[in-house]
Amino acid sequence: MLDFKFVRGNPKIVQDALAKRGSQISLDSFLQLEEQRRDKLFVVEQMKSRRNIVSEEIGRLKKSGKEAKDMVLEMRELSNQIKERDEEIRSLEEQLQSILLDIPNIPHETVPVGSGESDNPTVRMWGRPRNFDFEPKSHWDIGEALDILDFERGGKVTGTRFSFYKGLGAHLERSVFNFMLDLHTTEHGYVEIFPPFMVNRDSMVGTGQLPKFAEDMFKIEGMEYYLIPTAEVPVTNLYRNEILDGENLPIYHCAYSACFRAEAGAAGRDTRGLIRQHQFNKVELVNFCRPDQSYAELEKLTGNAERVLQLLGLPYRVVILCTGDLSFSSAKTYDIEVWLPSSQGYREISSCSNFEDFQARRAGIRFRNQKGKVELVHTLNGSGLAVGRTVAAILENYQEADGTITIPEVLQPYMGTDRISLNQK
RNA sequence: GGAGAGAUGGCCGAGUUGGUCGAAGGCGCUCGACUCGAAAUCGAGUAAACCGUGAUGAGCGGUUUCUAGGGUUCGAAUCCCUAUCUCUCCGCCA
Repeated sequence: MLDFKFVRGNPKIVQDALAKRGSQISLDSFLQLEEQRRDKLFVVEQMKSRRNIVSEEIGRLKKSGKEAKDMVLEMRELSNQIKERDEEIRSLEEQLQSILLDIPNIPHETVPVGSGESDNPTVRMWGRPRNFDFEPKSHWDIGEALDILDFERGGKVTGTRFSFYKGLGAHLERSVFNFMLDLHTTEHGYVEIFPPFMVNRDSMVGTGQLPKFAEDMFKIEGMEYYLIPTAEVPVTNLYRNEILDGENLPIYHCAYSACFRAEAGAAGRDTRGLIRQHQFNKVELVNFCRPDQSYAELEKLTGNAERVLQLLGLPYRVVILCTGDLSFSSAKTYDIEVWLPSSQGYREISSCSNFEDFQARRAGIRFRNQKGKVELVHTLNGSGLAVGRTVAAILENYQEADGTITIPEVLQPYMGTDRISLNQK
């Protein structure tokens, strides 16, 4: 959410910035409603001030045994008027709030202007795709051939976009996220969180999933609980409506969670394999910091996510999302894309964003600065990494001509083996 | 799921015959005194949001907030209703 006063004072800047994203938003009605609100608020506050004064006077009179009938009658009338006006103001505020909640964040000045994915510049590349002396198979073919992934039964037991991992496949999945958590907690200084996988509505609004993107979420029937689409939601909301001590910033949290996404707009895309499931595992990195730190922290956080791929020996590239591809809440985002041999292309495996104060304002996450003043924190997060996609990348990049999978060295202690082959326990 | 108790400021904790209560007291924190310095002691200060004024600063004036939302009343932390959460006992369960 953008700042009320900033939007009010700088409608032109806001509109121009949003146009770069491809959002045509008119602020006229917002500005009108806001002016009405302030006028009414001013009047009603004066009325309340009078009511307070007179009510006090009535109390004093009654105490000294005198009557105050006229005053009581006058105040009864005044109170009714106040009630009406409060109601009007409340309605105006609701309208303003709902407009503001639907306005995306303003892109940072370093974000390149562009209209979509094809305009995202590559920032850097790491590793070199391997040359196969055989035709590399897709991870779903590998997984089924080795009997470690079962998509068909996933469909039977639950439905499309659900799957089973089996044997060393299941073991590989948990090895991967344990490795990630260990790396981030021991080498990168993150404090691990194990969050609830369901959150209430306020939390979803706090990080920006609601109200705008309700159709992407799974909601529990009959309750205001939602399955989390990412650990970002519970972990960022950990400090919702709190004032943190500025001395403790930045706060670094990492969290494993299952993630649930309805994938409403993705019909027909990535229907095979682990790339786009309704339920997947992810290790998330979350950072709360002072405004002056956040862009340096974004670089650091992105580097922490990259480190996972480097240690796994998986080639990747980092792109910066242009204004047209930037997500709703983000001011600046780097995507990390891993090399997938079966599609001869790079595929998103992490998205690292600085939200500046956009989420903090929605969620009321603040800190006390050195002068003792309260300020909004900046929030950042990034995948560190998406586990299913990492497994897919390992299967594809480390497949051998004989159909087995070599386990990357850093995972061997977790796996207890250096290879996955058919019928291996 | 059944029965009961409770939710007050950064924390603990008064306040429940409605009135001057943003709220006693303690702790914590900040500043000052004492001290070579520290501890102890003493003194002062110590919530947030919004509106107006002002430079979107300081200050000043106002409004709101005692879990949240409604209600009663001239006036509610105090009375009523609802929700949420916490605790105790019983039941159930991993």
